[in-house]
Order: sequence, then structure tokens, then C-alpha cells
Amino acid sequence: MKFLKIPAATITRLSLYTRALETLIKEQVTVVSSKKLAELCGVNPAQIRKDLAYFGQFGVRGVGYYVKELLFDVKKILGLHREWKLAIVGVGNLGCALVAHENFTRQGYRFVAAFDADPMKIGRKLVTGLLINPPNEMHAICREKQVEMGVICTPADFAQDIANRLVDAGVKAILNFAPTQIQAPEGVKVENVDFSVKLDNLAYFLTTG
Amino acid sequence: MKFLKIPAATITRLSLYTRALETLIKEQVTVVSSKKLAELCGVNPAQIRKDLAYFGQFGVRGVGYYVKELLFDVKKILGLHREWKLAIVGVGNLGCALVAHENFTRQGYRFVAAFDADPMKIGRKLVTGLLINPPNEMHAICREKQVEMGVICTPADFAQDIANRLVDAGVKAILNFAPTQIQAPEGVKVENVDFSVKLDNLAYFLTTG
DNA sequence: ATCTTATTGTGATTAGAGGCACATGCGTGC
DNA sequence: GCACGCATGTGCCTCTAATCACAATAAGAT
Repeated sequence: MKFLKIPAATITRLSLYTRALETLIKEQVTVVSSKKLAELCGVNPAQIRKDLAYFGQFGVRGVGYYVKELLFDVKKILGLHREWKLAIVGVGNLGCALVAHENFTRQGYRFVAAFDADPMKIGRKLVTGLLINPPNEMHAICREKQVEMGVICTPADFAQDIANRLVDAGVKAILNFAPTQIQAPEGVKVENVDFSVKLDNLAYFLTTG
Repeated sequence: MKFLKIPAATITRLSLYTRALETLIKEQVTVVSSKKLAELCGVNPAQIRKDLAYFGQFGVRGVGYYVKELLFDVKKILGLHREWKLAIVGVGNLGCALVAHENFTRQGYRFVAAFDADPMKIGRKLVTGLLINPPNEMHAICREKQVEMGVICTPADFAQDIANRLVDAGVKAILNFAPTQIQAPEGVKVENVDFSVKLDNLAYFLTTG
């Protein structure tokens, strides 16, 4: 495989594969075929092989993939072999829940800073012991703590302003939970976790049958 | 336009359009072109026109779209002209946060039932006043309250079991926050809100540049 | 009434992702 | 040491979705 542009969907699936592989390890399975893995992930076997082919050869013909090895390799591809430092902005109900959630703690995602505009919250600490800071200190604190990703959990109206501040503080990756489309400059990646859109999809499905 | 199969991506964008249109209404804008709307949503203008074309003709040539009218029409297409009854399963930090979150309250999504397996929680009430019930009453309560959508906020290990119970109770649409792939029978739609996958996407982006 | 300008609706075109099918090659059994 | 079976890796094809480009058409100006 040469230097093709890798589809975003491939990266998303790789993430799914890591989860399935982790489950297999728990079940003490040592070898898995693309067929079996495909079943677990709900995709086509050829799809898996092709996804992996973008990055090299990981299987053994006639055998399959060694689970532990493959997990290690895929994690390395995704950049999950190291720890990532995150900041949370907006520690309302949702923000607090996220900081403690298994999805973050499971892998090497670690919150090293928290921000909120509410004067009642500033100076207090989260259950994890993390101090809540005012937004105007974002620049200084993010640089000091070397924050790499920002998680936005504010109401929609403030999301763009917060994103601008994060970008200004050198953050290159943003996970946005606010129900709004955020504009970011080239070189900064924004991923939206938009469950209102997903809900609307369900509503449409139920409406049309 | 005839009876073509409508792409899932189109439905997702329609949801985005409604949000942008709501913003425009707040700003007292009465007419909008596909070009302007496209900018707000970060998509191609022709894409918008084509998305809408699946469902009819909504614009005026030489003028654009009447914001209020279009919003009404798109909402109707998505099924947002009515209220939807939801049940939440798993009222930990995340579950509680969701019940109160603007994404649900904004539109006509209303929680009418809550479930949790924790004996300490059963019988207590959420801040919204909603009573927490044990999972084994799911069938009876969902039918009684005519629950149409289920929201799963349990740890990954329990998600499939809960999904089965929801399906058994006649629920045809599931929003899954647990980091796992849920199997559901034909006729039941599952949407995953998977922020660990999104995080992995960001990690990959930062790793490769 | 006619011309100009603006923007839609849509057929044609392009791009891209997913799936098929087979050649390749590894491991095992005889 | 050889043949057979099995699962990968990959070229090719198909199908779908996104974009382009233009004809259709509405409003306003002249």
C-alpha cells in the first residue's frame, strides 16, 4: 500500500476494532480471523483487511491475526500508546459526568484542567480533585499544563467563544458536546458529539417506518 | 423527485439545518439562500438544495427560502412536530445529566420513565421528579407510558441486555451511550453516541499531523 | 411589457468508499 | 518433503454520495 489518503471512516472503525480486541483478550482468545472480528464489529471482513492494509501487514495467511499483537499495533496507529492531556470547559451536570466516565478513564485520556464561567464554581474542586478555573486563565493554564485536547460542555451560545480561546491557547483538537457547528482554523480538528442529531435521526426513522 | 432511498447523511444534515434555521429566526432573518445556509452549516450549497429536493420544493427561485416556513417543513419531515416519549436506563452521572440537558429539552423529547439496577437508587426520584424503577418492570412501565425511544447509559457490559429488554417492551428506537456495538432485530434502529471513538479520532489526528 | 438579476431545482459528472473474488502464502498432516 | 486447506492481502468492479453547471423561473427595475 502506498501513501493513499486514509478515509475518516477507516479511523473510526479502527477504534471499534480496538474495543472488540480488548473484549477478546478478556476472553483469552489469542487468534482471530477477519471474519470473526467482522461479526463482532458488524462490518464486512474485507473491510477490516483493507482498513489494516493502509498501515501495513498484520495478519498471517491461513491463520488470522494475533489478538494481542494486533491490538498493540492498532492502538499505536491511533496514537493510544501514550497519554493525552485534556481540559474540560463547562462543568455542569454533563461536564462533571464526562470527567468521571469510563470512556475517558479507560484509555489514556486524562483531564488536567477544568474551566467554568460560573463565579459560584470557580475556585471549587471537582470530585476528582481538579480545580475549576475562570475562562480568562485558559491561555496560561493550558500552556502550563500542556493541554492537547479541549472538551466543550457549555451551552451552545458560548461554544464558539470557548473554541476560539482554546485554539488561542494552542489546543489543536476539540471535542464539542454543545449542539452547534464550531468554526476552527486549518490545523485544528473539531469532533462533534451531537446527540440531538442522533435523536432526530431516530425520530425520522419512527416517523417514516 | 421520485421515491428514491434517502441517504442517512441527508437526514443528519436536515437536523443541522433546523438548528441553523432556529438561530436565524432568533436573529430575525426572514429569508435565506442555500449559499448562506450552507456557510452556517459548513456544507455545499448544492448539497442543501439536493437534500431538500428529496422531499419537495421549498424555495423560491431568485429569492431563497423563507426561514420560518422552511424550519416548519424540515421539522415536519424529521418528525419533530410532535412530542416523543423516552425512557432513560442507567441514571448515573451521565444519565442524570442527559435528562436535564438542553439537547433533549430543546425539542419535544420528554422522559417519561427511568430505570436503574442499583437498589440504592430504585424508589428515589430524579431532580425532574421522575421515579427510578427496577429493570424488571421495564416491560410493564414502557407499555403503560407508551415509551417510544430508549436511552441507554449503563456500563458497556449491561447495554446489550438492556437493549433486549427495551425491544421486548416494544421500543423501536434506541440511543446508546455505552461504548459497545448493540445488536438489534430488524425494525429497531440503534444510534450510538460514542465519544470514545471521537476521542480516538482526535488522537489519530494529533499523532499524524 | 420586457429586460436584468438572483437563486432555485436538477441532469450530468466526478469522486470515493465498500464489497467481491482470487491469487498469495503460511501451517499442518501425511 | 509435498500437498492441501485456510485466511490474508489486494486489484477490480459496483454503487452511492457529493459536486458541478446550467436551465428554469421569480422579483424588481426600466
